[in-house]
Amino acid sequence: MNKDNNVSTLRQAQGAKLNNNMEQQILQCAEELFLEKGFSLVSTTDIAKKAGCNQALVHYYFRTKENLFQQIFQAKFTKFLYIFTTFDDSDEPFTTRLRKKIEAHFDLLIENRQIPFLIVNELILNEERRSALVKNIYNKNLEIYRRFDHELQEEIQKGNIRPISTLDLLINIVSMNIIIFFMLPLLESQFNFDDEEIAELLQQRKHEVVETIMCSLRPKNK
Amino acid sequence: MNKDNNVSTLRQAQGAKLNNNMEQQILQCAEELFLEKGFSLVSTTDIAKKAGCNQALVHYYFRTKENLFQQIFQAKFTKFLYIFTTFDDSDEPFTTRLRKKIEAHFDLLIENRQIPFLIVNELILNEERRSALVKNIYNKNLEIYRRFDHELQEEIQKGNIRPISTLDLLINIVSMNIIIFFMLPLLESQFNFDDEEIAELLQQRKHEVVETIMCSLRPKNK
DNA sequence: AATTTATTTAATAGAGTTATTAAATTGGAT
DNA sequence: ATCCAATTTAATAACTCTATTAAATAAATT
Repeated sequence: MNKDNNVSTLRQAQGAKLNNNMEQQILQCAEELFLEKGFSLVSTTDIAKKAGCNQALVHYYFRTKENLFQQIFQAKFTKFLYIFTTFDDSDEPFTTRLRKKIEAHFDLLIENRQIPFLIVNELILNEERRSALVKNIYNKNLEIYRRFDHELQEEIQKGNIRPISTLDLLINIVSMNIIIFFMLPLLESQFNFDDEEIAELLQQRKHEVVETIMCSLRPKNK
Repeated sequence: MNKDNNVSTLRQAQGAKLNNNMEQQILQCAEELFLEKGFSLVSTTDIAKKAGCNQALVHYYFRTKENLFQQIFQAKFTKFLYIFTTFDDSDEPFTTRLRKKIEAHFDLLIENRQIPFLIVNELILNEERRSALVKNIYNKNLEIYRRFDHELQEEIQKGNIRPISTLDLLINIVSMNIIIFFMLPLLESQFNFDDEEIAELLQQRKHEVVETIMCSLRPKNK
């Protein structure tokens, strides 16, 4: 299996894509693998194999595996947070905008289903990565958090919404949005749901999360 | 560091516990490490070092690392599911019992904070482990699920509870209960919360989850 | 065409991994 | 005291992994 007669043909066959930029190819393959298995279960050999190049080339472009991973992780994490670091200041009512925010976050997860795994695996399990990112994010988005906080507490004062801390509400949204993506592998492999069924199920789930959150925010006095 | 003069003294010092059952010692150390880092980031050498014995001894007792892990995982997972596989048929009203169920599940997580990580890491990422367990559990607990389902839908019919699918409700509960445990490492290391603060925060969070679920179940017609 | 630069590979050092084996040690039972 | 079985260790085979290096090939520039 080592001494294949024509290696470059093999490479082209796998690399495919008419994309002769091997650096991009490696980055993309690495992304897929890291998202699927996490940092430590993917070797640079795996990445090279998938990209259709020699293992040394991965190190040539990115020097270390850690380097390569960082690039990918940073990008994904920024994406994940984007929705929480934006503020819709249109003049629609608060609850409408909140509903949209929840849906937008869920839609983002639909498009990037492996993000929750990546975050749990690498951000939460890895102290070093954590430290680096959290400070960064904390400072950048404090302002937006405060605006949201302010608005929410105002609505509560007006009696439009049941009293709840801003943090608890955000945690509730994230948790309920995220959880179904942890369950997807289970549903796919164990109950043999196909892509269409999954898509349908995700839409239902999105609706249910919005419903649950909205219902949970109704003020208590009937 | 290899040629320590008196190895057995060293071993006793570390093994401590007056527990001369090294097999138990290994199991316990392995559990702590696996829960903390997951299967692939723990080597049998790590386990041996922590238990204070030779690496070969780990294999002597458990033959393979996989074996050792399985034992631990099975036990933890059963524990995690226990609360979802029991049915309280006291004559208290449904909502009271539901509230208790949520709290009991949360309390179990408090006592086993690393379980959510273990499950995400090993059950969801590992196809083989998944298959083995899911069938087992599915068959065993179908009956209990049905009883819960029946009761819930009855309450909905009576108009005591907003319409919701049983599965969605269970997913909501699990997700909101679990999420804070994913966030704990962040809170501990990044915001320097101490044990007492964490304990307090967990109690608050438990209360908030119950509140959110209960509020979300109120029927819509005021 | 010749020369430089960028890309890619083969080979390998060096560290770490699991698992096995044979030998050493320990603590009873005889 | 001796023997025996259980426990524990040292040594090591047989991997896999990351990273580096020197050499080969392809592409671009002069």
